[in-house]
Amino acid sequence: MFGGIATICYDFAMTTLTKDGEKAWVGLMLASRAALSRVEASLKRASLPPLSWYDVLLELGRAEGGRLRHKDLAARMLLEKYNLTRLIDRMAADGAVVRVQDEADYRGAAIQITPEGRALREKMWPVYRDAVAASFSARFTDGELAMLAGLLQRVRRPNS
Amino acid sequence: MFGGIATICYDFAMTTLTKDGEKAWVGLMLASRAALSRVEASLKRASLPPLSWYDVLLELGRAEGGRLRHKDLAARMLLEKYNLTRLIDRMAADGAVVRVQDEADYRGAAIQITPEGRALREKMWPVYRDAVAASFSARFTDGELAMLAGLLQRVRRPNS
DNA sequence: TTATTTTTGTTGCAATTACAACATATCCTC
DNA sequence: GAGGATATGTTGTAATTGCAACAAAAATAA
Repeated sequence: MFGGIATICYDFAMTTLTKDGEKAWVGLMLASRAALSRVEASLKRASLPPLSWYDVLLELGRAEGGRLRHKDLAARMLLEKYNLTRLIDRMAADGAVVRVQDEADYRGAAIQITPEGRALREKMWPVYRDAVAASFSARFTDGELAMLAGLLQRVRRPNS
Repeated sequence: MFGGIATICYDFAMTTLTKDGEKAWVGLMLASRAALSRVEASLKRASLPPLSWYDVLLELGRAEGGRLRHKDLAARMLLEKYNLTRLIDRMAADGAVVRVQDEADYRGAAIQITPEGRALREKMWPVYRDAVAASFSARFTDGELAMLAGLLQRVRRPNS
């Protein structure tokens, strides 16, 4: 009985987009586009590789042994597999990462950060940090940032 | 005196990225990527054009006379001018918009939505609406959406 | 007026991203 | 363990995006 009513309400909510919902959506799209383009521009001005390189280096640097399987890295970055393949191609050509055989699963190589990759990340960090601060985080209080982080995290998970 | 102190504090804030600041930043990047890819996938499943078409049709439809100057449209969408040129090329080839001479300024044509463009927007609307709801707005309360809209708007303006 | 600078928009070309098809390895069922 | 299904990655090709150079109109200055 209540199950039926709840389902009806849920379905109704799923297909309704309120004014605030649309404003928040547009806000998300424009905010991410604006901030991303400014941060990318900062990196470029400093003759550094794009943000996606930083993301890869950060995830690998944090991971056990400085390496991750292709699919795990793709999942953390929410990147399509074929795009990651080519991103890793470029980074490997630069020496920032290497592909290494995963002894436990011969389907694909794991990706390993190199000492050069770690050095690159450290070189990128201050530029990245200042750019994110100027383009994004300096516009909020700590409380607002914590709230944003909490709210935005909900968008990550796949549709039910 | 106070001016000096204020400036120092401000500069300090500008170049600091707290843990919450970084979490919120990563949240913004991943949230927009996840939601955008799901909404694009929905449009594609329905054999409809990409989200950027909807944005153009919406802005033009709202504008006085259904037309906007290239630069004004680019500014509202936070799109680079050369990307807009080619987006409009594609939409004009499809008949959704036309370029019309702006009598007041012969440098560039304004862009005008056509009746076909309005019809296309109406056809896209329910798919767009449901996709945004399922991928984004249904995960929040109305109050949260209003708060998100307000906060995210701050990211839009250029760095000072 | 004429020259110079700024604004607005397009285009050639290179880099990146998207999609579909493919290849190979692992898993699962019988 | 044989056969089919699933998981993991790569690659060919097309579409899109980014960048720098260019073209033309308008604004500004001399």
